[in-house]
Amino acid sequence: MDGGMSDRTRGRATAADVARAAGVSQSAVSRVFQPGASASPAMAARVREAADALGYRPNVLARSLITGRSRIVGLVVGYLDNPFYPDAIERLSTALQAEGYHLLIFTTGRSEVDVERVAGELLDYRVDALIAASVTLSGTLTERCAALGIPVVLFNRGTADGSLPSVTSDNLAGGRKVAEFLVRGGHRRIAHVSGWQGASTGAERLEGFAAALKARGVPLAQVADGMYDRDAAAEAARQMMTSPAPPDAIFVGNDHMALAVMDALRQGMGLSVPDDVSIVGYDDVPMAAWAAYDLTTVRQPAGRMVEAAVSEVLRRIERPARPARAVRIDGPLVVRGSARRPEDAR
Amino acid sequence: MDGGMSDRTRGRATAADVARAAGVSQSAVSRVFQPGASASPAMAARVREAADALGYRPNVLARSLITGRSRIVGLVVGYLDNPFYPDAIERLSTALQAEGYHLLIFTTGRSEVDVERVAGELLDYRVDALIAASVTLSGTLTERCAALGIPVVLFNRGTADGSLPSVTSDNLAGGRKVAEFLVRGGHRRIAHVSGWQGASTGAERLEGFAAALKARGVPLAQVADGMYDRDAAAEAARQMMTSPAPPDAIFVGNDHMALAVMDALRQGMGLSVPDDVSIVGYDDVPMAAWAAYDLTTVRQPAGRMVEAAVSEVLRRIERPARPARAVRIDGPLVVRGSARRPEDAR
DNA sequence: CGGGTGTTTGCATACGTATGCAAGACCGCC
DNA sequence: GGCGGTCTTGCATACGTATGCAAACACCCG
Repeated sequence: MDGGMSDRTRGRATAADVARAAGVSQSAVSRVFQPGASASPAMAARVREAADALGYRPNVLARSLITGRSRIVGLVVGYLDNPFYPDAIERLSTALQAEGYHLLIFTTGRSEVDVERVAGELLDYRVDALIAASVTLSGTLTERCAALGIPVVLFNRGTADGSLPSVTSDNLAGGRKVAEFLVRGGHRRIAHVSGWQGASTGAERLEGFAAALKARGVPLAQVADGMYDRDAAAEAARQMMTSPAPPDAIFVGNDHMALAVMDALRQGMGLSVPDDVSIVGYDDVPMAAWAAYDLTTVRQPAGRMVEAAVSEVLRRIERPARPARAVRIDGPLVVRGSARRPEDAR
Repeated sequence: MDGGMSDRTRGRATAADVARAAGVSQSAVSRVFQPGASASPAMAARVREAADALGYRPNVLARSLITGRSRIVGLVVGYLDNPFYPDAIERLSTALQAEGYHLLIFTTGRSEVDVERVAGELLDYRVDALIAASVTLSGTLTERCAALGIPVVLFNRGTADGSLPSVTSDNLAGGRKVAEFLVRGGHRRIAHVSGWQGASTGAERLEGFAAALKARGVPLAQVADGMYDRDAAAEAARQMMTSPAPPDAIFVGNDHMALAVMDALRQGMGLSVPDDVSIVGYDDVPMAAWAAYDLTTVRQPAGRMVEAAVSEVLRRIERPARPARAVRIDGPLVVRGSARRPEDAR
């Protein structure tokens, strides 16, 4: 019942315990586990031996108290229904682990109250940095953290004024690629079910798409905001296809919505994709490659985006004052079967 | 450039700062922010005012040093390709946040080295508890943590010996439900592409399924281990359908694989579901309801599973010695269009 | 052998909070 | 007014680590 140790500390050896066992001072133990510090090989060996015997590992929390760094990165995330995120989060976590950091998750709804609460909690844990991967996240939170000196990196989301560092795919170029592909494929009544226009991704994809169509002299026949929501996107597509002049191609603002659109058109309206209408998405989530959909889409290279985000995070932890920059990573158009292809693309 | 404050502590008021501003002692400040402690209304008011003015919030890390509790729950997770997990993680995080805890993510591959590393990191952060949601996670890690007094709760995964608390759906009952449904639907050549047999979920679903078939006097025609992998499952189903006596129904060990099987059979082999073969899955992930699949499946009630897991975690943080118990949550068979229905089920 | 240089090590203190203890304040009651 | 009791509050210390400083030490060269 009562072994002399508190319930909470049971089994955890401290640096002092190791020091006693090895016959050195606590500082010596600390220095052995501190990469940059000076310690003679002889002492280091004795300390390590004692540490192994006792199962000692430095307490990260105590360390963070003195160093001022928690080695924790906050990940603020909204709804995970878009399958692009699970993959990205897994990669982010793995990449950060390799650098000795870990992700602490903060989920937030759409309300301002939530944002305030999350902001407070982030500060409570003294996160070293913050990755915002939620499109629904209000700018208030990121601004507050930035003001308090916590480095913020936006993932798959940009700012209008470029005041915060961000990592996105090149949404403008992506939109252009889709436009050019559809025009070259002979489509002339082209519509767009856009991503949420309150998010930079949605706005930029539309902007690039519309600009390239204009340059080619093809009108953008119809546009509707799909709000990154499956139901909203499906409904928008249905309305487009029942309009007097239905489109022969629809560019949908992300794959998550595009799959819903395909379902609605094929199962709900009996239309054929791509014979009746071509569909193109954005993201290249795993499901886009599945046989049931075989969706033509613009790839967001999750691996390279994560790489860029992690390196930006680490850099800003080192020197928080460095100027913000927006990293845009180019991704290819992945041609599959959901859209009619240009002649020259075989 | 040099405001007199260190880079790391900039902007963060401490309890001592608040105490000075309010003209009280640091202990008083601490007590005001400690629920159980005694403080006069008058002092509490003065302290809160000063705290608000300075933007003070208690440092969770420093607090954890003295209380021995970090209010961090480790989440060990393998591959997130199964879409059941993102939803569950989001719910877990939200539910824990409501209780003042947060999830720290640890990703692990399949190697033993990884497991050792992760075990160490978990201890480094002094997590209050550990939720293991990865099927691929070796038992070594959970045992080590349990031995060190860190409460472990298995999520969607059980132990053979019941030594650790776990929350799963009732996989035995689920398997039985599928068997009865298929038999009542008139199927007679019934096959199973199972979940990974190294995992309790995979083994139990098979066990319940096989037992119920036997009780009904229907043989289990073919079984293959799908390893919870899309490609392996698709290949197994293809082989079954090209065998001399192809099945008229396949129960697939989870939805993730079932969708792959449907793709392989329909797109790859030109078969019709459910006319040529009925398909039933397990989990009821969001995609199962999508029109392109319309998959009949057993629902794992993520909401109630998360609820149970969180309450079990909290309970075991309070009293780590309480006996382990396996919570099994029953979920309904969700009848959709991917399997022929019994007459009496309209 | 002395002095200078560079390394190793211990001592002391700091990080920000919680809490046992005892002193003080306050109250009610005989 | 005195006494016992409850509340409130400050003092001191503890949690586990990192690090500046100075003492101790080793080593090299003249």
